[in-house]
Amino acid sequence: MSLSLNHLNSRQREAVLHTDGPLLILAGAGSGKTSTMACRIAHLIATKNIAPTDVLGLSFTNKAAQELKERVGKLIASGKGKRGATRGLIISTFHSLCARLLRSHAEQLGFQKDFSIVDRADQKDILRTIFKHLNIDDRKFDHEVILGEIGQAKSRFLSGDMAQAFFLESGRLPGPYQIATAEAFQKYQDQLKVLNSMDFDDLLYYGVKLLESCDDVRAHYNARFRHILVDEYQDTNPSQFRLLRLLTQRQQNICVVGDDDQSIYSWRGADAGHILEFGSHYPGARIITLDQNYRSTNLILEAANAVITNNKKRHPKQLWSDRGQGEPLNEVILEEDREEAEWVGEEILRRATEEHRPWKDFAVLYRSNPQSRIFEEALRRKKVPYKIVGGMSFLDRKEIKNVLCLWRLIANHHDDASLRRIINWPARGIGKTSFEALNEYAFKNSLSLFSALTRASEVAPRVVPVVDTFRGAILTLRSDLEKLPMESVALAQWARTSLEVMGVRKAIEEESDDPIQFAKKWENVEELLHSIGLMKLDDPMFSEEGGNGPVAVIQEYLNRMMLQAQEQEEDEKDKDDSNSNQVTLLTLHGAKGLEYPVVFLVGMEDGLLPHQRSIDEASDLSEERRLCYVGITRARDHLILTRAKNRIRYGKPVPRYRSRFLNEIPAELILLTDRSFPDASSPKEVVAAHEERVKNFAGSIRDMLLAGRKGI
DNA sequence: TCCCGGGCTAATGTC
DNA sequence: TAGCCCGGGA
Repeated sequence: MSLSLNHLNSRQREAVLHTDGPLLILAGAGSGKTSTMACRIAHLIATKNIAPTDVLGLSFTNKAAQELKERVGKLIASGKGKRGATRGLIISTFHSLCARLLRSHAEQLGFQKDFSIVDRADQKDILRTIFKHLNIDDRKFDHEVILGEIGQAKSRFLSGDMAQAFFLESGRLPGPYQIATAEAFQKYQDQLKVLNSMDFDDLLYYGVKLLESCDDVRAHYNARFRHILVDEYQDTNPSQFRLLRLLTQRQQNICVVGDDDQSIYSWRGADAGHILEFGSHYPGARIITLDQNYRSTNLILEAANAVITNNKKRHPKQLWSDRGQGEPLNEVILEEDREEAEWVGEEILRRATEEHRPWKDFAVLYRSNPQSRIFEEALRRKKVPYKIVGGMSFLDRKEIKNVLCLWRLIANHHDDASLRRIINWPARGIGKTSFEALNEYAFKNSLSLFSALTRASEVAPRVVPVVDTFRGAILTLRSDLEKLPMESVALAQWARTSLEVMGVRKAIEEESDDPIQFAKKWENVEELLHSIGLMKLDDPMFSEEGGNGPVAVIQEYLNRMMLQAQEQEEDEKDKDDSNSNQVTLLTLHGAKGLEYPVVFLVGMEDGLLPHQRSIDEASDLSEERRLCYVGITRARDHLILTRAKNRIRYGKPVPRYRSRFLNEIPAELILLTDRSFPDASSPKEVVAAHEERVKNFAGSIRDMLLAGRKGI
């Protein structure tokens, strides 16, 4: 059975059919990159009879990985008429892949296989402990900056003197930061090891280390992954590059797809050099350029092209489309941020009704996460179903985080970050003083907190009984878990019991102000319990050598939660479709690789896009511009750019100005509506509005005023 | 140890 | 505005 390639253009088809040897696809935004990749994978499996387990697809976000996997599933299902033909196909993020490799080989690196993955908040906890012991006043430092720096060093594979030199490099950071980071770095790494934990950068770092140091492991995966595809290659950092080199040692069937205009992760160490020098890294590589855009109308593309040409360092390319001119872009000015959200909500309702669009046609894109909040509120008020991608809002809730920490501690007793969160949740009378004493003792003796609990009699005799009870309960839950049969019901029941035993209900009651709030929080916890019951226990990865069945299931569950990867049930796709008929709210970074018929690009103001920090630091604005470009090119049919004249910050309105990137779009592409003067009868205001428009904009003033009066 | 209230600070992005 | 930390009092 072969797959139909009729819907592809000649270059795309070439990319699909070129299955042997290295291939670089330079794919402009919306050039059918995902369908080409999906088709390539489907072609390998359905036509060339490559086993799904031999193919590896890598991307940066869960959203993109999921999308690709879905597309492949659909192609194969339609071609072969049978479901499940993609079983064993791995399409994941770099981090998930590494977590998976490490889970089975952790011992080779001096970790236990039940290691925890720590998130940003946990990293900060650990850093705080270290600073305390180094007698560094940690309030003088932004932990975000220091952790960012440590992450950079790790993704560049630096350690020891090299890392020190990197931190102390002049100019990049203020002196005190350089010193603090240099001092903390090794201690931070050592501490993670004591805690049997890895941060996100470690997953890549140790993943590479594993493949470099263990010949048999490397040989195994080299033999297994006979075809590797990488999405958004322009965003790979040195660890990811190194990982790919290791995985393609034996064969060179690597296909990378990327676009230098969409490189938006240089702040976290991505190196566009990887895509530029692909030909020299993989001699004989074929290069195919895709520049026909299938997504957007030409007015949208013109706007995108106009913005991105302002970047100096790039491969010139003009996107074109045969989809016709389309409608002009809309720019809508609102008085305040709240009204911006309100208007967007109403506009979505209006278009959904008048244009008969499903909710999933709409996306609201913003530069930074906190912007999502008012849109969330506005949509909720209007009863428009929505989902927030990324934002971590669910996992960030205290009750959710703590419940996960409870399970993390059961899975890995040395996970201090987790223990710290739940030891006195609910209040057990283990206060600051006792805890600090234990903490001190643990750190001095290179012990985890959990190990230190057995020595409570030496440092905090008063709390010995409670500590013993706590420790006993955790140990009992662990051994109960180990004895569990491999059945979802048993696992779900165990999870529920664990909450009862640890008094989680009481803890949540204590911190709820009223029964309604409590009910909401408990509902979130129920959702966790539900999701744990959905784990597929027949997955071969749970029965592999280690054989600690139910424990492995919990670990994998925690893995997924920490890496934000949702389980995608293949057979539930249709059901899921109706489920996901929702308006999508997400950051520009999160939107990379996705498309929507109607896109609202909100907060188009200097200080938001481009972000204030990139303006202040006088760094070049090209990455912000690429971000804007990514945003514009997400839109298929309608692009609505909104901005507020004032934004409430810390309770006070702050005036805002039109984004400089909007000024780069030719005026004739934009239809302007000023909603900040609903009653434009006062001559003074009309003049003021008029003047602002003239200042911002060289286009036809009369047209704009008319548009402003009429509304859209 | 826990609770309360005042004061301080705050928000770039992802896994 | 809201969430967090700190200090004082019970």
